[in-house]
Amino acid sequence: MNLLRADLNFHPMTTTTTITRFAPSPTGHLHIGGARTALLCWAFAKQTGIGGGRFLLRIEDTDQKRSSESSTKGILEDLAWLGITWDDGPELEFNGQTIGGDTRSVGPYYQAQRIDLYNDAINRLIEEDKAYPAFETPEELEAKRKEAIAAKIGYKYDRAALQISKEERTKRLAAGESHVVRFKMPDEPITVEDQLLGEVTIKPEEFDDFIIRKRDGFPTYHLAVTVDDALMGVTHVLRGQEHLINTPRHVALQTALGYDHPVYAHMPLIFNPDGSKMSKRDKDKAAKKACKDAGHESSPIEALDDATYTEWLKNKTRQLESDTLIALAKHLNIVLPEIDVEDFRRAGYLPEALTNYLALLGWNPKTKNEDGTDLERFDMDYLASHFSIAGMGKGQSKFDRIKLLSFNGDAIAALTDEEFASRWHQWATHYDTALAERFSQQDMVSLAPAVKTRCKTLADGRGVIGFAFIADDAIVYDGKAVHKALIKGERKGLELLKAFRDELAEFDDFTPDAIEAKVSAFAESKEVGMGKIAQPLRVAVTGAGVSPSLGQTLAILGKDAVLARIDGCIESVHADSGKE
RNA sequence: GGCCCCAUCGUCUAGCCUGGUCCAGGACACCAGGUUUUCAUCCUGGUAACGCGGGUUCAAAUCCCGCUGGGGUCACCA
Repeated sequence: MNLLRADLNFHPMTTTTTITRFAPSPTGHLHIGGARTALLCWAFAKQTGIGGGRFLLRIEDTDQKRSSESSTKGILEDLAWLGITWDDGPELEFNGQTIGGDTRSVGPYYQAQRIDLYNDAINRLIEEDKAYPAFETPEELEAKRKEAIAAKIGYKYDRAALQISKEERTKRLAAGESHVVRFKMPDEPITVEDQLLGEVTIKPEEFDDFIIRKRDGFPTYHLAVTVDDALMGVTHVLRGQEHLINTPRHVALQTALGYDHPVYAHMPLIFNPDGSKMSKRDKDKAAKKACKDAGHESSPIEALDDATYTEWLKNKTRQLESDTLIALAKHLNIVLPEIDVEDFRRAGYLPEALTNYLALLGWNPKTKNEDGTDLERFDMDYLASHFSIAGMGKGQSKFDRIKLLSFNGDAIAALTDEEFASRWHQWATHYDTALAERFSQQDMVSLAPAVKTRCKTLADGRGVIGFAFIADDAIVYDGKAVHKALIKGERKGLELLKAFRDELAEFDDFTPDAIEAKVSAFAESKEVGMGKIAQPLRVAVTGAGVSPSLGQTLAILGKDAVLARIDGCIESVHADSGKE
């Protein structure tokens, strides 16, 4: 009964299901901005009443030169990884689950496979005198455009093709002369009723007769998107504000073709903290700067030859391949700015933290927590049931990685040890094979308590337990820490360490709790504070005064390594004293 | 440059529609203190904003206008 009432409240007038769509062009990785658009489209569809609407995924591959199958695959996987699943669209097997499909029979979902549908629409427009062929070459148009710019007037297509007589046009078409098809843009203002920005009216002089079919026979974006949205039953279009100026074109096309108009909402864009666009070039720039700062005259990695390297360093616009940049970053031990979803995956972000942050960047639930603070942390279910356009901001925003890092650190800390180990190991299998080989998933369960609160990303995890990767005889001792813990105060620390080493040799229960208890008992027996023995031990086995809790640190290393390291440390202190 | 969109702490934002409860609330960051064998976590406290100028009004962060600033767009890319 309640369900029925709620449903009626949400849909007082209509029985139509809300259908939103995300329509990327497969010309590269999934950009973080695209992921945000997809997320909000998904959320909008899901929150619409009981049972939710549908979220559709369509691949806009009408640019034959730039589209690739591998890009499509990457985009699909990145979306699935984020938990943004589509109801209609290309099928994808992900973690044993099938996403997508064509249950409504409105596919195919690749525009390159829908050329006939576009041509039907284009031919109809031509027959109805709403579109016409034009024969100018791109070069001719470019020349006219330059003239217009030189004269400081806005360029508009001059409709020269409309001056051609019907006979001549028929003749040239019959002769197979290559041409484009242009849409006769109506000579009246067009108002877009944007759900976020309100009414936006654009005057007719801002538009010209834009091309709807290219010379290569493929439709342009404007035509394809209009036809597909109508045929696929899309009811709501949420997209970036860069499309606002395109919308009147689409509205005009919809009218000309007799389609319904979807509801529009254009959302603000996101930028880097310095206000620049988040572009993949940022990664190249960061790597270039790091190489220069490090003073590398020649290529520091094998995968890159010296000639290319020096040319790249000199040439500001020259960019390296993604894989090469990653290798460089690894070698230089720097983190490249994350731009694509794939970058965030590699950097060890959790999808739930990323989607939470992304949703909050531009949308606000406007809800208080019980303690009076604003609700900021929520999951995909919450988003799906509470998202609304009314909660969206109109202003552009800057992507703050520090805040994202905080979200991610909290998300990691909230994981159970088992869940953390599973995620961490899976991540390591992809992005840090040495780590995955050194520690099994089971090992990682016991590592979890030490690592979870000390890392903001899964990639950070390695740093926390870095001491375990060093050979027992290759530890670099931090002079200051050694002095403070072992030598200062008449070598009391060193003596305690020696005494404890002997006790430890007889001790076999190398679990964190047992070790803690052992150290504590030892401190008591010697009538000193915990720190008096803990710090010398810590320095001896890790080389530094900072590490996870002592029990965890020793347990990770194991008895043999701990004894070997203590011996090594004592020896090195003696050797140093000899020099003095 | 034309056209279009936008404007609250360093950053993301709440408040703005329906003026007074706002000497503007929260989060992240930052600073100080506490807990802890170190670090991290955690806890407590603090610094910090209505871009500017005009109106309207008893009263403006909230309404109107102008300016400034930021952004988008002007392809046979999408």
